Amino acid sequence: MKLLSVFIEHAKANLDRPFTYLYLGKEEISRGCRVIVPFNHTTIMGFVDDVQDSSLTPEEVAYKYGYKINEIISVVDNKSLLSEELIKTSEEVAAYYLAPKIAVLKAMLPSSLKPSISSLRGPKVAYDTYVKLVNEDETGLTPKQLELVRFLARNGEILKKEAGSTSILKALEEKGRIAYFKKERLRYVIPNSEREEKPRQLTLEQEQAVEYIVSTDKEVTLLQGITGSGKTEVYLKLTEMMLKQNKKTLMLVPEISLTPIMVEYFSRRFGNSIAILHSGLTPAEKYDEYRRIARGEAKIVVGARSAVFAPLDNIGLIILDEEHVESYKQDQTPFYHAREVAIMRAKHFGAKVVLGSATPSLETKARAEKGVYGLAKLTRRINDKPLPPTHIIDMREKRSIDRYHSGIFTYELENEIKARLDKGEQVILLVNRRGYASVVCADCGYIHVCPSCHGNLTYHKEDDMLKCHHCGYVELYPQSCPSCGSTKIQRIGVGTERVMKVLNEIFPEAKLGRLDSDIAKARSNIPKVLQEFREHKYDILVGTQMVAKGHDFPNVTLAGLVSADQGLAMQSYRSAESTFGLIAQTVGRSGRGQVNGKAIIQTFNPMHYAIVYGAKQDYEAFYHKEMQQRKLSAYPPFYYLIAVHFSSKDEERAIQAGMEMKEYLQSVMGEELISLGPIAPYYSFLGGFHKRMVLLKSKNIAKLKDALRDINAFSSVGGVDISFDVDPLDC
DNA sequence: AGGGATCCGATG
DNA sequence: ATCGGATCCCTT
Repeated sequence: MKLLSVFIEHAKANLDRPFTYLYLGKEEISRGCRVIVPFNHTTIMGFVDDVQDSSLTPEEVAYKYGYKINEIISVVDNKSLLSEELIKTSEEVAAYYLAPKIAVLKAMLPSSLKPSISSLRGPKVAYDTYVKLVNEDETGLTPKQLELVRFLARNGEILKKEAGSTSILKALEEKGRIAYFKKERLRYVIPNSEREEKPRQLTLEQEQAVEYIVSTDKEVTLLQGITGSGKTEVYLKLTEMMLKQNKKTLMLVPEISLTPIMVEYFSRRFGNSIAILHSGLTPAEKYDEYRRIARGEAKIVVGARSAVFAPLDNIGLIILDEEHVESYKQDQTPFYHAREVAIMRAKHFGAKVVLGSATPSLETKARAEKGVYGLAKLTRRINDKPLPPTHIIDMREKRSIDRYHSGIFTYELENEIKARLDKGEQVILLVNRRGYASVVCADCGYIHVCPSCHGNLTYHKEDDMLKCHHCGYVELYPQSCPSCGSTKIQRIGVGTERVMKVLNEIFPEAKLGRLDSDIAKARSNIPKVLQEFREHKYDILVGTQMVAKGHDFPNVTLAGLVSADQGLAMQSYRSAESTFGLIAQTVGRSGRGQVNGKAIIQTFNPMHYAIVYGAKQDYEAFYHKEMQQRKLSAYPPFYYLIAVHFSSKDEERAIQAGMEMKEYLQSVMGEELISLGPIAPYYSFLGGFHKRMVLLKSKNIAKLKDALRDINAFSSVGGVDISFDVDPLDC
């Protein structure tokens, strides 16, 4: 007979401890296997943490424990899903991020292997269900249904899972407006690109960077290289050196859409010993890739955030490309950052970590400056092309604004666009917001807000609706103000749709393309639009930040940021940093080909240091200035932050729970703690739950975490869910 | 007293 | 997270 220590599937702090079960069966079982167990009158999944042989009878065990121990119902896996190293990683992540162990395990494993009872439905068949419109009649529909009908009318067939809520689909199907059909799933296959005959010759700087990284005794190195300086070539060289030592490489990119291009670089150099791992794969693909890596068949893994948990053994090198990008941080429990997990795993193997960026996060740069990390720099662009000159245009200067066209553009930007169009060159315009504009009542100033989450609504012209960008609420464009009844509704602010409309008025002959998350809702549109732009089917591409990332369009000679101010207005300690980064990226999109480029930044804050240094591409100056600001305002990297989220159906309780925790922590930490709140976050009411947040700042992070682990000491208010965001980025 | 809604505590 | 028993409240 065996005694099992089991973590059960509910990720709740008060259940985050092993429960003991009996196992009387004969099958193999070990730490890391999943089991089905009875739990409080239900049947759920558990994850075995420990197995102990026992010579006692069940009766003797019950006597010893003082209560009856239940027997498990069945064994799901008879081999551990995770290596000892990954189990250790899960424990370290749970401890660092104050997260339930089971929540970390769920984040680590592909959906078909997750420790939750729903994972047993298993890998899905290789077919996708699509939806198409069969009747465009718009009468008798709810706003949500109408939104989908209009989306289908614009996009044709889309995947059912991209269409959103099943209840809306069901209603439309019953009304005979849509129909389903199945198509075989296209599996992503690594393109069989031609192998490179021999690796490229490294530049002297690249050579020195490689030499430094392999010879330094620092585990982590910041590879700070300006755009176009050839960081990828350094990654490839290091990987090659690892392969020679029979060690494996984990290559992380900030988002899924960047994996194919990185995979191509690696497969051209190293052939087919590459695996891909990210949440965009189908469950079956992900399962296959996961097992393939676990069997040791892949020497290189390329993927997004969750790939940091790839079941690779014998890792010699972990690379995070564009390490400053926020998407490396998971935005829900366990709130992990791939960079910190990478460092934990590297320690287990004695591996190297390389953090690549042109504009490193302040935290990383500060550690490199302090000597905690090593630092290697690439200061020259490969073809020695200068970065494009950048103009900041002061939008406060009324005379320079073209007010006949909604006041979105300055004459200078318009003239620059015209010059490119005349020469047959291309333009990228970045706009920070999708949709058309915000709407305000011209008479009483009423702002249309979302009834379900209290956020502001945005007007979307293409389906003539108001939408909430946060929770997905939609309503028909109002005929009159709900507050005063006025029919005069004013549109203020600038979204991608409005920029399109105004461009069309000014340059009626220009071909325009748009890429934002409305277009990208049908995922296949992303590569389509990018490809069409590359083929010069559009002269101007208007987009949100998603077009600023890493794409290479040689014919683009002008990049414009329509308004640099939106980011600065964000209520976040990182708003200057992200604005600087956005400008740097904008500038980097221009002049990548033969012809030199130019970048234009329109702003109402032309003197702000993030904008001034961003335009000059002076990262070091920005870094020093921003470090002073962070020091003054007690933010990272000078203080550690933990954001504590309270969620309750009862607003009062969420506030009370926050107050109670705050008082308790102040009594424990005294002077060592600064606490803010409980404050109502920007979206304070979501899905029927009221949210409050308390921000904790301290230099004594160990003491603070210890205090927070003792959750019973400060959570007497019932009906409140508490979660911790360690090292938050968005507050 | 009876039925439904809500709260609370325990889960091996 | 989820269940079941205890408690509360309103109607009869």
